Amino acid sequence: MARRNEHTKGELKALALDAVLVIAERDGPQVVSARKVAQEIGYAPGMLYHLFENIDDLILQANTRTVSALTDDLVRATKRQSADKAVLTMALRYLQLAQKNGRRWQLLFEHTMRNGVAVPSWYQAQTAKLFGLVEQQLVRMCPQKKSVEIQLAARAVWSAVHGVCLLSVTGKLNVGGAVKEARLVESLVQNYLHGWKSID
Amino acid sequence: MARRNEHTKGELKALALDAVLVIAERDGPQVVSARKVAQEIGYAPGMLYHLFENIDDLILQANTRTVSALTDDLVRATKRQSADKAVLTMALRYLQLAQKNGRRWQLLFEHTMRNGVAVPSWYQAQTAKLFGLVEQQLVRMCPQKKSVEIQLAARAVWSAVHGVCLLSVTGKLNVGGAVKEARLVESLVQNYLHGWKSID
DNA sequence: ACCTGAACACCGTTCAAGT
DNA sequence: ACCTGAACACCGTTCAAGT
Repeated sequence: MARRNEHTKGELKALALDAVLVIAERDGPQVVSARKVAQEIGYAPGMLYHLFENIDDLILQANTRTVSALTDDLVRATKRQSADKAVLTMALRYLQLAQKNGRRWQLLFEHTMRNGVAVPSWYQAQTAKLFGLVEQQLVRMCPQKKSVEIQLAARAVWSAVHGVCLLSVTGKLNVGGAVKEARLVESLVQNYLHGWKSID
Repeated sequence: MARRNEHTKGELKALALDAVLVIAERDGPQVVSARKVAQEIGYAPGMLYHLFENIDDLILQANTRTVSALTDDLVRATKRQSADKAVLTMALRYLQLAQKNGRRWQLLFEHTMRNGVAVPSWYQAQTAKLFGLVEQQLVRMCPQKKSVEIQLAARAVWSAVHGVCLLSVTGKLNVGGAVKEARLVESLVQNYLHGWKSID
């Protein structure tokens, strides 16, 4: 068997990553597995282990696409906005994208490393970019604040928004009719920033 | 074979739930499985399906213990505190417990329903109690606010704190040295409430 | 009635062996 | 060099059959 050489290594990687997202969106994130991905692209399961370290690596690389698309979207959406408006826009768009492409974000939110291995640094770096976007706006908003305070506030506000998005997408936020997720995000961002700006 | 009758159904359930938490803490949350739990208590795997609907039911019931212990702790810890103080105390103790019993909370945070089934309502009710505790304090703090606003603020502040706890326990919050999780929680609660109280 | 253990349909991962 | 497919060690879940 073998020696098909229909695709380069890079093409195969791209095919596999596409397949991960297709399966997640079509059949649900729980269905994504090495065997299913291999089947989807018409290869043997073992082949994937020449391209990826393991199933976590494969899923993490697929999730990077999702985060990367979010980052690009946020940058585009906040062009020429005031700092205050930009932070709110980012938060709301995060929620919007998460709710719209629910299953793709479920794959991201619900994924956990097997054996409790730590998330690799290249992945952390990707998510750190998101913090960076928020920090940029907070600096514009309060140039006098110390760098440590900017970092803290960016992480606080983003963790908060992340909390709402995660609970929303994974269906754990028992919002009873009247309470809409978007209103939670608005309330969080606006009240937090209002309080934050008013101290020293 | 069978007919051991060493334990009542209730005792067996308790043994199984203990085993879930023991395995999670001793070997890591990823190691918890129906087969491992059965082995831990010296029974055949199939037996568990006479006590629990499926593996999700088993883990969810074990996680209920964790949430329940949290709820009790929060009630105790906030006796005779002012409303402002109480909300902060609850948030910080949530973080504290989550960080202290890391693996037990990982089991809670990292668990997702197989096949994407919805979380059962009895479990939602348990977590709703937590919102309730926050709501109680917010009512004390601002008796003039409408019930909808209380509910919204309670969910906002708790989702935010949850976001920090989750990112902390699952190791996804890349806090670079200077930024401590407790400071994030403090900043979130205090600034949010400060802003929230100042509107209408 | 209570529990077993074998069976079924899945996993992730490895690796000798084919082309 | 590239890829296979069988194998290994796991899963969750079911259910006829033993006591």
